[in-house]
Amino acid sequence: MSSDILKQKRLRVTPFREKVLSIFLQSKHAISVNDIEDVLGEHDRITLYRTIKSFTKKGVIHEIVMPGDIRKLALCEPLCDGGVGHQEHNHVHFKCKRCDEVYCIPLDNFPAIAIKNFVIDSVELQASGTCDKCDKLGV
Amino acid sequence: MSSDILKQKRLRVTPFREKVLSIFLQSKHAISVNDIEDVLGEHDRITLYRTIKSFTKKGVIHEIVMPGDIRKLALCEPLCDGGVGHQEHNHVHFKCKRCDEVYCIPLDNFPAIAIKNFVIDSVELQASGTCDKCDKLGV
DNA sequence: CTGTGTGCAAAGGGTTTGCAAGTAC
DNA sequence: GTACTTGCAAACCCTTTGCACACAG
Repeated sequence: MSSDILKQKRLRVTPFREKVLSIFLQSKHAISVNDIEDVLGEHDRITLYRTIKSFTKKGVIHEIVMPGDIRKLALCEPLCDGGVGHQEHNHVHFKCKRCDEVYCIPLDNFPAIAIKNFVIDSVELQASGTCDKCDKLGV
Repeated sequence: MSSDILKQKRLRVTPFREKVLSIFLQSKHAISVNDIEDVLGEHDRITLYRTIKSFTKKGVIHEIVMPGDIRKLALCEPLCDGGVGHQEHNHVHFKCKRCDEVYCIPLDNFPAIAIKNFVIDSVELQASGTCDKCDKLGV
């Protein structure tokens, strides 16, 4: 239930926020601002930007950036407490080169990295290749 | 020598390009468009954007994007042949949380990743933490 | 000489800010 | 009732496009 999530993250429950959150809940992959706008139909863009910012700050969603001007948004894990760079939840951001979709994929054996002279707090993995769907289609 | 690099990458050698390239050669870490502009002093921004685009296309430099509107540029390996997402050279992009600098760090034991139902072509690693300099300063 | 790079002016597009009215709690 | 959210207008800033001139090869 979208209103429960908002309450849990200490965000006021409004019709607009519930609508935006439900779009995230229904999506199997990361989505762009444009994707959201398409689903919303008639709406105020400024409010949408502010909603996204609130969601990001409170850890409802996280931002995914990839080379090639790719900027997507995806739900966080329920326990996430927000903040920039907080999406280091031991999951991989996978971008399919064929359909251009971005998926958040949990990874059990998250690799441990060590670099000389650098103290590492968190690691993020970005992969690209072909997703199941496109691979089967043989596009 | 910057003109040699340009020739090798099949780019025409012009004073502006040599100047921009020398800025990259002198930097120990990834730099932003703004960083370049500060060093350049009086210049035409449009030409700079086009120069960056040419450099990126020909594999002289690569783009690094990270959450939080971080967009930096850094030199490629000499053998790089360019293209979007071509920066997967088994190196890590490390961002220091204190000084906000981004470093490209080669990694010998680049972790191998496998995901069920996804064919992985390339993997990019982004890490954040504290760099040597900031750690020693104890900031 | 020919194709590429440069510099200026102008436009484009996504995102942010300010403020008044509306709404959640 | 109070603080937060919304919606509109306008501004902002980075980046791109078009075109004429200059220059590298």
